[in-house]
Amino acid sequence: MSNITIKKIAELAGVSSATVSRILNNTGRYSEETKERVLEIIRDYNYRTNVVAKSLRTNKSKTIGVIVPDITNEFFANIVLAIENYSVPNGYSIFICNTSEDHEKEKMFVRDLEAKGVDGIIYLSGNKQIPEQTTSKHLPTVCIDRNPGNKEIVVVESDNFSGGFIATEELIQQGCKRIVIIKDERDVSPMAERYRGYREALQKHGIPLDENLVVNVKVDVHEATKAVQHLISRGTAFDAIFACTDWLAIGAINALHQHQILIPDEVKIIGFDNISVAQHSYPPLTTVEQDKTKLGEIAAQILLDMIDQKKPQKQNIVLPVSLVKRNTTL
Amino acid sequence: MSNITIKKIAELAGVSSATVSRILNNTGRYSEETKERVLEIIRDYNYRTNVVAKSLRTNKSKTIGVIVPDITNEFFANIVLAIENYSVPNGYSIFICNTSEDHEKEKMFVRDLEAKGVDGIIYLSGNKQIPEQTTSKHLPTVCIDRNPGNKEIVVVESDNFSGGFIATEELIQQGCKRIVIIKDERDVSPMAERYRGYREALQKHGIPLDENLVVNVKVDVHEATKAVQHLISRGTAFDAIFACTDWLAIGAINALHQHQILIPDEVKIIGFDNISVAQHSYPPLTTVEQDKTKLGEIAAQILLDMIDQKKPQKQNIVLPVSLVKRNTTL
DNA sequence: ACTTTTTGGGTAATCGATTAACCAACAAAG
DNA sequence: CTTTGTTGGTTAATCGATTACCCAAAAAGT
Repeated sequence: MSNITIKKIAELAGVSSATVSRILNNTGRYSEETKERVLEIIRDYNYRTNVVAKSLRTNKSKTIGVIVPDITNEFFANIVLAIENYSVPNGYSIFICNTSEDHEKEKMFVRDLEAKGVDGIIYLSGNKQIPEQTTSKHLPTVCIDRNPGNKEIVVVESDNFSGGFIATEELIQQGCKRIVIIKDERDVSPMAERYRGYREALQKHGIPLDENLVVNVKVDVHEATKAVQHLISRGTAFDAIFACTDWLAIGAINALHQHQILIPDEVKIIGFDNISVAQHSYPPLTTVEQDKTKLGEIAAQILLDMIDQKKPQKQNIVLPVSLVKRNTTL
Repeated sequence: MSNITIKKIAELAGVSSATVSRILNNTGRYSEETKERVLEIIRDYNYRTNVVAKSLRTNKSKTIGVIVPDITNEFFANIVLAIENYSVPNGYSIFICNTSEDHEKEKMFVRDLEAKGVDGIIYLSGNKQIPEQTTSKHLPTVCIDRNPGNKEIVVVESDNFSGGFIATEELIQQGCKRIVIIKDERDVSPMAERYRGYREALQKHGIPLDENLVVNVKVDVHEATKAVQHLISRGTAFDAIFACTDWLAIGAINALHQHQILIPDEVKIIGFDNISVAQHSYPPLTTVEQDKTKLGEIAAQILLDMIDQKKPQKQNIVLPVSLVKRNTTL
């Protein structure tokens, strides 16, 4: 049951393995005649080229690594899917690396990927800074949704600032004056930008920033619930919540339900991401839509281009966001 | 910037590459002395073994492929995560293959994986029958949550029959008599078993099966919504819904909300899977919990054992399920 | 008719590891 | 003093491709 090698095919066709290789790769010269003969034998014997051997020789594995904080989060899963949908038709396979936001794991994965000979890496890192040990010096790398501040790395991200701005402005226009923002306690770039958008919108409409209304949490539904409960029990007045993540919004909604606070009558809510929970929560959540498919697709496209050295695509990409209105606002 | 090879390390240490290899793999004989020397040089030069070359020689890639219908579905994502969490510490990387339930894609992935030299495959296939072209003849394979009826393949699954049974019985015990079941129109094994559990529970309690109450849909939230709307507009009376998936349950809830039908007062609902939407829907969804982590973990464990030929683990695994009561029932 | 070019394809080195086969040196045993 | 074993290695083949270099035969040019 030993596998059919290129050498055996060559033998069967009465040519050298070099010729077979040339035919398979459309390189070098050969007659149409031998090509047909060889291809037929290849079909007959169901020959498949051994990608491992090919990789060793060519130093290209047609494989990329995707490093992701939490594949279980629909937002990331959507991006991974988009990356896959672009990469697979182009002949690439993808290694999935789930870091659970663990820096050590992340470093380990990078070394692993490097050792396994991937051609490039896409980061959806939870880290502010991409670790020095990153493969970036050796391998093409692109970051999604996280700006590591490293000039060398191409970044694809949503226009988080605008997202924060339009969400906040929408709430203001609906008459809200005391708008809570719930955001990641870590100072990662997307959150920082959304927060900036929030502040700018307040300022534009002459609403002073109230520090009591900005709550920092670990990004997790229950943390959001607790935070809002705390806000309520502390007696802090508010008439709207801008949650920097749909899941945080869901957590907030839970807390409001518990206190019988009516949404959107008493408190309006806007989330961020537009993942499917937003659509099916109660009430359905108004949220800022990120184009997850495009995020992944473009990142993959750029990476593959870098790998093929088509063009030194160095400029960063910022994708527009949009507000999708549902029932947690008017 | 050429990479450091084992040969260079050997040269630097004044030994042959064979010795270095033996030291790295803890095989054969060498003195403690040379070991120290070699290891130091390896550290100094930050040598990493070229896994591709190793794979070529040993015909083991320390890589497995996971074929999944939809990584975007939290249920599958949870399983993938569990597989990863077991595999990575054991030195394996995982290729993710998203089929979108497409049979052709599935076949293609199998060929791809085979060509890339994976050591084994885990299927979370949407297919009833695993395609003949599967790698199963050549590669260790295990199936999760889908029984392909192929005796050769190890299957890890939940006790779907019991799940269907306890869900239905719970509804009956809460006084429901006209229980709708919403299930996959395709006759895949987990659904068939849940349906069997449903029927058995009805029978046990002397409730006749009403064909009007069994609705088959494409597994999708909106399909469930439409189906329930249709049921209502058709005037079919019912006092409970057993949805074979949490997402289907969410869809059903949406339809009930639209018709101002009170949950659980007028209609009780139980879902299946216990993914996070179930926890955060309104009302929070009573559902049958599948142990997604264990599902993935055990599958990975069995696969790796098969790869290492530790034991010809041929028996199938059926994991228990449990009812988690929330607010769509009493 | 003789040179030059093109066509078709072979030879063998190479990628970076692993490993079977072999061997020198020294120790222990008889 | 020879035999046998053990220790600590070395050499070279091998895994399955790709590819630089070479070459014979045919075609084209002059």
